[in-house]
Amino acid sequence: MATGRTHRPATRSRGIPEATVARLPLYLRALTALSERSVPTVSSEELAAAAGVNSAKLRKDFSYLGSYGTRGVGYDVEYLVYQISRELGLTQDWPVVIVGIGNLGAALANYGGFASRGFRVAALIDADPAMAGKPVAGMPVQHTDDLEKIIEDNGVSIGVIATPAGAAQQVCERLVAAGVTSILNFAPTVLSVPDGVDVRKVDLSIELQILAFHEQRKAGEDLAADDVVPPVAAKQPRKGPDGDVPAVMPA
Amino acid sequence: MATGRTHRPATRSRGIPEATVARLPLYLRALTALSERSVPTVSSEELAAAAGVNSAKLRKDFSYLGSYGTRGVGYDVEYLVYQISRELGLTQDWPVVIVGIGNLGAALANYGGFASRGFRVAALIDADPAMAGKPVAGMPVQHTDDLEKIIEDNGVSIGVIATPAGAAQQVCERLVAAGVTSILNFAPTVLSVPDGVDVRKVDLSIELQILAFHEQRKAGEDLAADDVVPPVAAKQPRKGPDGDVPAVMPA
DNA sequence: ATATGTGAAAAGGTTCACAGCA
DNA sequence: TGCTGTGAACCTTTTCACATAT
Repeated sequence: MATGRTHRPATRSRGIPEATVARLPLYLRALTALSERSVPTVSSEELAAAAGVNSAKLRKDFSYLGSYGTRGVGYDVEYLVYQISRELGLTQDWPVVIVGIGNLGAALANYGGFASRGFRVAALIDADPAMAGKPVAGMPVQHTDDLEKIIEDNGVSIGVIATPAGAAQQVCERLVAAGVTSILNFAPTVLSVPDGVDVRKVDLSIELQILAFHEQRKAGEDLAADDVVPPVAAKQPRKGPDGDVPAVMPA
Repeated sequence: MATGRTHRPATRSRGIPEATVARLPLYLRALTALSERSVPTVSSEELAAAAGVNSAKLRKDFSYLGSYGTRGVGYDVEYLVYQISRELGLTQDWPVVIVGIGNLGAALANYGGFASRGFRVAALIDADPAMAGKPVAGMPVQHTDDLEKIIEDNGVSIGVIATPAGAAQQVCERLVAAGVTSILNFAPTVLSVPDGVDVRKVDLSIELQILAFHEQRKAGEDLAADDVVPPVAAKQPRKGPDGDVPAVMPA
């Protein structure tokens, strides 16, 4: 298979830092809103506020794209929308398949933001024969048997996995074998893929757990904030459990 | 309202780096799988592979929690499960409300991973009166009018927003006013919240756009990989559009 | 006068490589 | 001997502050 030869660190692309790439969609959304309100120009300060970042970061981000602003004035909204869209590859059409049409898959299929910005749902695929032919979001669900044909016929390079965790790796492998090189994974599993395939994951329970961590800290702070405990003692006592321990001990 | 006084950089908590916190759920999932297979101990190498990270990173992450391993042996699975659970605050029960019971909200309500790990769906809330009383995931949907009462009665501190973008900010404000201090936002909007409230967002279209960026790069590479263009010339020409430009120009 | 664009400093995160302990 | 735990080196990202352009 003709995978691109040149191996590059994948965390960095054409000089645009990954952290910047991850924020471009945010800027684009804010700019699109301004564009719809026919706002002609915007300052880094205003746009940053709308995107929820600080202005220095935004300016630095834009500096990687080029000098698209005007000193003393700001940025031309329409022009920036175009430049960011082009940079993100949204001036072309990306056919996408969604595999796994359960509750979540159906929700994704119905999600409007999909179609609007360069993405087109080319097919909905499910392993359940009872689903085949049923319309979801105005589209007939197709059976997994035809996955390879669907990918090839539609030139799909982006796949969305919304199956149960147990099926995800197998679906992933079939997608990749059929030519998909970018995967958005909603299943709570680590997918392993060959080099050259990008995977991004969206994981509800991970997000909740991160929130719980901070939530717990807030609660603990209220109780222990002004205690006599000095910062250093606040560190977890090493090797010794500081409360009841469940069952097993290290050794 | 009694918000914790001490303002800390929020990006760092009790000495555990944010990047580490974000990976703990991953380790926990891998460990839980091992635990279910009754594997007693695991090396950093094995566990790292299961979690999809490298072993040095994993060891460094664990070093922030304490010295929970045994040199020459590895980590005790059950013990680590407990320690990480405790660190993440999963040894306690977190009641959660989901606001916006459309396709996505229903999918979230039905998501099993919710209940399993410390989280409990306390209520489903929707603004549509026609939804009120309807059972979703074995639970009656309640009306937005009762939002404040539901939050208070159940001691909810974590809210999930799955409404349309237009409603999200308003829902957010009501949640926060009622006492919620952590929000998981699925609506494609930037939420503004007071200090002390954590927001995490899950945004399908942002993830897709990031994938499209890399996908575009892959395609471009195949065409231009061995071109005469030196790396420096591959940078975007500044100030000058390098192709057709849509309509407007900066100035 | 005003707001961009960017070097330089600071902070945060990852990887290396090996000392230290079982 | 084998694997953890961790300083030190390295890389990425953020922030600062100001020169530069309109």
